[in-house]
Amino acid sequence: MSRPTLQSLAAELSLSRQTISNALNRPEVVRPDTLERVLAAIESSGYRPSALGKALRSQRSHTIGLRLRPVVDGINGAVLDRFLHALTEAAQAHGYRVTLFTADTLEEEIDRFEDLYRVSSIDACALIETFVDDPRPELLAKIGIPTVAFGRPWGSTTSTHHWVDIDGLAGTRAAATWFRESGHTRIGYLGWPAGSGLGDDRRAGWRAACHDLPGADDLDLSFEDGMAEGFAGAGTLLARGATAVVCGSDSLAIGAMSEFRIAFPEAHPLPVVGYDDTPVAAALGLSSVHQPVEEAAQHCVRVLMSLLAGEPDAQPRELLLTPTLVKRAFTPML
Amino acid sequence: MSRPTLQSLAAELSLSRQTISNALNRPEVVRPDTLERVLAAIESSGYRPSALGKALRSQRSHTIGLRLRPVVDGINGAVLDRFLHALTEAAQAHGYRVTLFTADTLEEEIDRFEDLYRVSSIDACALIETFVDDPRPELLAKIGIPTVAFGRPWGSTTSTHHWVDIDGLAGTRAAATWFRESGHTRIGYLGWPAGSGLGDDRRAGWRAACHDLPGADDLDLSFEDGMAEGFAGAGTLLARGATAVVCGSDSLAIGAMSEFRIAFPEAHPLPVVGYDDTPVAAALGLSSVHQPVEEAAQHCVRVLMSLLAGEPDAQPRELLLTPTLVKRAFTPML
DNA sequence: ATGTTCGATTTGAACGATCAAACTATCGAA
DNA sequence: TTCGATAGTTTGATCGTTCAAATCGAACAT
Repeated sequence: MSRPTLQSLAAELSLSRQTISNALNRPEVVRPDTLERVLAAIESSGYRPSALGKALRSQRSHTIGLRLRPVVDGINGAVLDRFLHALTEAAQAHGYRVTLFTADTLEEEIDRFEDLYRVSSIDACALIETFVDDPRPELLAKIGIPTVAFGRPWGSTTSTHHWVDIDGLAGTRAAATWFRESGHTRIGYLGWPAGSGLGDDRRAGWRAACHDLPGADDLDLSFEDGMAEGFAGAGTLLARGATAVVCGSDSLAIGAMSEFRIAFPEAHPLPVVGYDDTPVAAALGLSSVHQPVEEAAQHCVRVLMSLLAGEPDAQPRELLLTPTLVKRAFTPML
Repeated sequence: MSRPTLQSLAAELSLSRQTISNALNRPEVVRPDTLERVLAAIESSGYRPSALGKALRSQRSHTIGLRLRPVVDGINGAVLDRFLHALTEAAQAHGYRVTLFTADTLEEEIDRFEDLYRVSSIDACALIETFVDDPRPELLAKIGIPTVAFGRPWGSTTSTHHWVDIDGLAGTRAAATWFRESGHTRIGYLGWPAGSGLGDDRRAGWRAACHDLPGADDLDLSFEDGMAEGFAGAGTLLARGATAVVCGSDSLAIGAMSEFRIAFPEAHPLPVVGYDDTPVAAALGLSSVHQPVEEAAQHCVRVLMSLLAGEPDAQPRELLLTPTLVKRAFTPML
């Protein structure tokens, strides 16, 4: 009644463990008629080789660890949601699984990673939400855990770990350029306060496209993330004569949108662009910068696979993907 | 250089594996001075018992499997996000981990669960998003996998599996009752079309509180989920004289909110209640029904632990938790 | 007839842990 | 002195797999 094993199958067929094992892993060394007999028995018994046995023998748990962040924001959380899904899917395609854990602090996260690794529960780990001078990649490297980060090393870190990121600068630059090409000359920016890496990068994209426009500096505003903040910021921008606005997040953009729609009721699409292309943005008809998160996740898995195969240079250490601008017709609703 | 094992530690101390093992698991059978010596060695070597070795021996992977749904909606997805986090945390407290997988179809989900279980990758599974006549609990029970569902068995199923759910009826009833007590007599309902279990339950709560009000039936509208739909629905309700509205989701409520705010600019809080208490609702100052998701997740883990301990009746087979109504002052923004 | 070679299969050992049983001193009682 | 009980420790077997080496039988060459 209990699940069949190599041993039990072997006994049933009057063969040895190894022959059964070979039938699955190296069929060419097994005599054809034996092979057929074995495969038939495997089929009918529903035998599946134990992942635990394999793991113990190979010292590979085929598992990638990931710290699940506490839920902060339902809007921007959607990107990490997509990443988690894509990572799971990509890992699955390589016979790997994603295991989650939670941690309250950074130290605890590292400890937990180390512990999971040391007890052979995970083979590798994925980092998300990297920040300025993030010490984690280096700490994990010191421990010796194969690691990949979704998010580049912001700040002055001179680390050499593997990472994938999405070129935020290119995204906001594309948005601002779109507005310029449409004839706008007063294009505002609404983003997070300086110092966040991610936010600075996005702001730099707008600046790259607009720095030569007269009075551009007056149209660069910083706010914490949130719809209310976007609403307020848009008000200021409109008062200063802005006719379009690029935002560092969809939250800000949604807020800005409701101000702009009053100022430019006829505009289609509305001269507001968000960032992340969240489902809410799509629902509201907000143009937004779409991040190729699935590609990023796939690359993360590729990197980890090559690290685990002992070929750290099989994949580029750094990969910067380009986002795309999704132009939407505003859905007149709010 | 490689990680220490019972064997290597034993050799180093001129003791046997078992004594090291006993020092950790049954310290009372080890002579005090030996114990001290062993613990010191464990400490200094940084030995951690291999989860793989333990798992193979005990035939327990200490892992709970969960299918990660494709991201559908950034707003309502937040509830499942919270659940995932809470489940991971609760499992962690019991020495268990949560492993994810993806599947495109229902059949694939079951197959994947079965496979993971058969290869000993998971000990148990958690189901989310149960639907009318959901066959999964029964199928998994037939396979013999310890299972708990977050979501009751909707429809005519007479299943006897373990589940936890949140009393949607109580939530919307509380919302509608709140309006009645505030003097409203024309309270509308905006929810999903009949047939979704979850949606029907929530609608029933409003009905329970309002069925005796004249003309209540005219104020009961069905829409697919979405902000635009909520906006449209609210328009109809206002035209029919509604002065307050209970919604089956925050998406609908956000849409409804922007209509109601024009009709009742002075109302504080705004006479709109959403469902799920998502971060967006909180940011907008939308009153909403808060689900005790963390408690639900904790109960899920408790159930699985008792199932794995062979005590299926240690926990109630069915648990219905009561949500709470969060009353918010509307943030005048949109 | 004897040794060589090769294909097919089996055996032993290992991965790292724990249960169960066996062993070895040490002590007290007969 | 001898036996039994007891505390402390060791050995063997097991969980399910795979690598490496050994074995077996048959075909072939000398």
